[in-house]
Amino acid sequence: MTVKTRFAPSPTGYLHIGGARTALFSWLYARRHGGSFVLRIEDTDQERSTPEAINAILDGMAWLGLDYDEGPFYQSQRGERYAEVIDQLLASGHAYRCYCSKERLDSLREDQRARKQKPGYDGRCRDIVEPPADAEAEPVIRFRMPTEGAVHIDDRVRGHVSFQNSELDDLIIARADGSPTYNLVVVVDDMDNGMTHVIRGDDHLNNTARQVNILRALDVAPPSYAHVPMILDEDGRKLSKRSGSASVMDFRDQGYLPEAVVNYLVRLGWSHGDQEIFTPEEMIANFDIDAINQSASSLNASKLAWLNQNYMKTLEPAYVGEHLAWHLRQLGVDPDAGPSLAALVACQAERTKTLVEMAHNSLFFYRAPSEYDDKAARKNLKGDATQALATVRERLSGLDDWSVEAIHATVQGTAEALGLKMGKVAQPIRVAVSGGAVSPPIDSTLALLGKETSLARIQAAEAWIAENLSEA
RNA sequence: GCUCCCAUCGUCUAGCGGUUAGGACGCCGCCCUCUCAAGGCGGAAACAGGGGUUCAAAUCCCCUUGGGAGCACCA
Repeated sequence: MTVKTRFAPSPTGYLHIGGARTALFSWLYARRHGGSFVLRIEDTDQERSTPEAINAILDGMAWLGLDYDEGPFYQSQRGERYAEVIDQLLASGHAYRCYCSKERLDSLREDQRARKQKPGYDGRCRDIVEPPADAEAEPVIRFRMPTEGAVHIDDRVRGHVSFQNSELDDLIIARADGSPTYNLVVVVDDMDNGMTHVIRGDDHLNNTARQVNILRALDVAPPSYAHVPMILDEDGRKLSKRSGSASVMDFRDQGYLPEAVVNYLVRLGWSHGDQEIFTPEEMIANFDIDAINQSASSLNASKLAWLNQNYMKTLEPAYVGEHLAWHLRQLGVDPDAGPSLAALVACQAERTKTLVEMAHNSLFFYRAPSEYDDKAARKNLKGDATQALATVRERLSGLDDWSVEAIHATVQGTAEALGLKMGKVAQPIRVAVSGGAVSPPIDSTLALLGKETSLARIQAAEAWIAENLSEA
């Protein structure tokens, strides 16, 4: 049997990070077994399903690089099929019309809670033949849940889980307006699409028994289920949109590479021995549902950051440069008006954790510092730096070969000639060209900056020193 | 309240009856060094508690505690 998995998000306006991991697991499992991965949009709730909300899901998937073999399918377009199944269930006696009003249902639940019982439908319309005389509204349709026996599920990550049917009430499968509800729709779609493996969040574990019973009524064998645990935030709490990292796009905005996010996600709840870094091929080759953890896991930003830096260092610099360009534009910088992005990435990657940080720390390559960092200037742009700056500038200006090696030799030669330590020459230059005390190695920095710009900024620093001395 | 699920360093995890309880992130120290990093080396850090089963339990069973999910004409 060919493996078929699906990811079935409801369009909430963004791709949730937990959903993204579920999608990744499903995708990996399908890829691993040469199967098919399906994307299905659960948009039966008309009000929430806007085109924007749907696009947010699609964009998130694309950003992560999760492609699908079939779909996207939209449940909103399958109304006829659902109606057909509902009729079938009605005809076979597995479903019935319920005329109870919402008011009655609400007070029923209230009473049950007051009596410390589990709220649920009491089955009043379960066996009636004719609509009650006092029926006010259009009826809903309920599934006739078995009252005896149990449902046993062999969950691929939870193991054996069972539910007594007596715990299950008769759920509504069609609203008064005839539209189908979630539990019915999921069952029909998974059945029609021929899903072999349903990998989903464990918030659905409780629904599974109901769905299996519906499948039984339809005389269809249930798929293999795998309920993966939730992802919690750094404090071990439920992820909320307000935490700023519930959406995968939040991670993009925070400067993470999709490769890092994917690698981070795959190791959250899944492991393969001690391996931390996985290429996509390695993930596919080694992914296994049986190695998924049973307990919830918390997001940890510093580990993600470490992975991100790892990918910034090891991925093709030109590729990372494309992502950096996006962030530079966010800062109002034209990425084409500076050094080669690949070269920039090559020397910034090992000193920044995120693309946002990289972009910020690279701003001086695009515009001269508007002012010097106070502390850095006080320490390095003092009177005694004038000679060092003037000397290197003069020597650098004579350089025909503006290469890292030549610049390095020149700066070092200047230090030696002046009897100074390397730092006494390099640091003033660094502050002069970058405005602060931190930058890539001074030779690389100047090489990236270009000869003209470098010399001009050094000269400007000399002038600044002279001005500050005269004022003092 | 009822039903279901979960529990190893701060975090992600390895472990699937016998280990000095391993790795990774982070943290601390040392080395390297023109800054910041990166890198190398070293270190601190965990089996929630209590009962069983067994020659032997982090591993199996039960209870407690603590988390989480579900109980909609939402998905």
